[in-house]
Amino acid sequence: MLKKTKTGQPSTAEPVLAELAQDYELPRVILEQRSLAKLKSTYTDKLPLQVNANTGRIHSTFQQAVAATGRLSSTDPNLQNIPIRTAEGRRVRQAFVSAPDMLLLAADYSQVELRIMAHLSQDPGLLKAFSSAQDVHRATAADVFGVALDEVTGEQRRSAKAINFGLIYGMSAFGLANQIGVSRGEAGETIERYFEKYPGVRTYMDETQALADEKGYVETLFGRRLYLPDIHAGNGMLRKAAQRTAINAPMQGTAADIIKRAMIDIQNWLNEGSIDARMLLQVHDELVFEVSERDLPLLVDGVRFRMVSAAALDVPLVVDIGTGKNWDEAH
DNA sequence: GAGGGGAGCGCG
DNA sequence: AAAGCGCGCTCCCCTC
Repeated sequence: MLKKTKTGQPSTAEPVLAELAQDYELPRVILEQRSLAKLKSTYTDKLPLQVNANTGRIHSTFQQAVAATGRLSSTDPNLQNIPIRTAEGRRVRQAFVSAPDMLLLAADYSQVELRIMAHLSQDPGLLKAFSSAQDVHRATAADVFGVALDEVTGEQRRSAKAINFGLIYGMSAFGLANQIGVSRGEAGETIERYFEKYPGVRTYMDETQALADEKGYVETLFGRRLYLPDIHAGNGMLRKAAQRTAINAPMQGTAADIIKRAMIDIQNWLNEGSIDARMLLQVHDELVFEVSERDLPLLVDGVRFRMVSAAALDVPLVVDIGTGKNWDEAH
């Protein structure tokens, strides 16, 4: 079946061509050309032109009042979408390097939105999955498919991961089926088993919807609101989109609140002046620093402590830290 | 030549 | 008919 865009043209979007590429040469070549053209036009050609003549560095601008959920956004250039997922793309990331005798440090929150869902829903099974497992997707798979942690197959883990992410976004059985390549019926059954295992999550979703319906807004753990004017729309498509936003915004927004609190705490600490380090970037669940080799151990400990202490949830906050001479190495 | 919208795609 | 949240940038086409 030929996929169409909303204006009626046949879609040549990446997922459509990726499927066609399994059987045909041409879509494969088109996708390869597109991805390389994207890297060249957006990053390789442009970033060198943005280097400031005085500092020799690229200076992005962070917008604080743009994203509806309370995230920051980055422009001129956007440094929150530097490639990382492919080997070719990572070569762009490798071009971001520290000064001589300095290192880059990247500190990432691990699964922060899912941890927030566990806290907000207070579901006992999900809380336990986080307190007991290194790998929450594996733990979810063991629960949903009724097997031991070390018996989880790769496919079961992939399915569980798709569910965990899908829930955060308000995904339907149809969306999950597309994502993991099973029938809509099978996807529906998998979701059903999930909610049997984690009933508190379903209750939380239902209560969030009801609250959005009643008050016309949802809010983060810290009380910042997102109003949803379309929550009562007559147009079902608009209404359903608003309902998905109602599900997602408290989790994405709470994550944004938490990292902002951490950033303020860390900057106040750095301002004391005892550590040779600077906070350079924020990428939603990640902070990037430049630090002298001498002060690296101090920065690792201080950043991790302040990030995990930025909110007291009923699951631990976990931060992964990497370092290197370039931004790719630091991951 | 400027500005807007659609399509597509980079990231979390 | 659509079906998964939040962004910003490039290319292309169109209008003024």
